Amino acid sequence: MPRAGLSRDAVVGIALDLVDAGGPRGLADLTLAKVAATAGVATPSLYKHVGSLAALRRHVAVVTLEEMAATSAAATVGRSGPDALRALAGAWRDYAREHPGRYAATQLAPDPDAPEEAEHRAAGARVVAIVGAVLRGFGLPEARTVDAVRAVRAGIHGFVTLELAAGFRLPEDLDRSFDVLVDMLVSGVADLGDAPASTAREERS
Amino acid sequence: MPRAGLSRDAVVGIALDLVDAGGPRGLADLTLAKVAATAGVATPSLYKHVGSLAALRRHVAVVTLEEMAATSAAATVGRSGPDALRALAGAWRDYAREHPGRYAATQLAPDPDAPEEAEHRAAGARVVAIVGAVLRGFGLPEARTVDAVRAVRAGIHGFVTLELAAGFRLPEDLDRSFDVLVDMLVSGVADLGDAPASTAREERS
DNA sequence: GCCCGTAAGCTACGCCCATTAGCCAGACGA
DNA sequence: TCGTCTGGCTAATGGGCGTAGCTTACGGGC
Repeated sequence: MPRAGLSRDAVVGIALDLVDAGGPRGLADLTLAKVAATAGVATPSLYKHVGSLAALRRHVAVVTLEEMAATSAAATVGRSGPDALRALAGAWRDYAREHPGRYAATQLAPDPDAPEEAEHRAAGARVVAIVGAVLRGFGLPEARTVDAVRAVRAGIHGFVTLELAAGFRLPEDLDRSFDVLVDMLVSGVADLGDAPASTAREERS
Repeated sequence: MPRAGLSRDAVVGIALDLVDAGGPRGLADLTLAKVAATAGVATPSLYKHVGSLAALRRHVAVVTLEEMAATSAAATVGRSGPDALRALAGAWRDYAREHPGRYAATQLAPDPDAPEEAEHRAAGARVVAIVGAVLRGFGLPEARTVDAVRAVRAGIHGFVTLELAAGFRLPEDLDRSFDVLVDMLVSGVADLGDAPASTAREERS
């Protein structure tokens, strides 16, 4: 009979903690039963605050995307060009390593059509916009910016994903490998501004 | 009372079909109940052929990794250097687009210690070895090969993952973006062989 | 051609989870 | 003070994995 004083934000907060505690599989292992247990409440009570497990996951995703946007912005403020891109890449990877579960939530793809996922899409777009802003500092032709954003996202995301999944089995220094990748992206993006050919090709003077 | 004539391979085959039919979420949505239904058998009967759902997923992963290794080898035979790397990247992406579910299975990370996953680890290592072989054609110092392999895997995997997850929302030409990324990787790897500095940095003559 | 062991099915069960329906009591505005 | 809204609850359904233990088809040896 006493009230638990829940709210949608409280429920999402508990879910975030569980996702964090669960490592990279935290989001997949997230369960309404666990949320209810840590909230000290029966499972069906959660439906008063959250539409479904899927909806809860989406809310978690929105929060994590907002965090990503915030840390990305913080890392790149006052920087530009290669400096900004390196800082962005580092911030991204740091976030993923500190919060593997949250990072996984970040990758939950919103349905492009579902109206109830508009907030989710917007949060994702905000992160992508930051990448775009950083890359604009390279002075690329507008038509090339999309390609550059995609390459950067793909490179960093791919590395982080493989790192979190323990996909790199050799003990070799991961930090150095990440630097190498980021260097590739930096000079690749820079080249994109210089090479006017229809498809950039490797050119060594 | 009539026998269904199942076998481990038959069960895995059905699972592969279901994974293929389920799109990128096919592996996650794979369920023993569905396998049993399409086999025309009661669910518990599957345990005569497969240890568990997780084990079935691993078997699926092994098959897909073997397919990846085979197509990678086929795509790169008779090529070397940038030519081989481009072919490898293309083959990888094609496989992911033709078989999104199987590609997802490819990314299932084996436990580094569990002895029953040795086959899984070996299959993964075979794919990585092909990447290594391709990159050795660039004449990199041995110490740098690991970094290059990681960068290439990260870049391609990241792109493909984002593409499958519909993570690229703009309608811009994905093929061109992929080419741009591959070009970055090709010239980045080539530069890695030329730059002897402790950490490669972007150099424009 | 019988006989028996193995192995491939089965049913029944236990447990966990999501979700729905419908009840009940506490909090708060009128 | 009364009534309503709301955030809890219990009960129940349906689906999934996995285990136990039974039964029966198949194939090899005599």
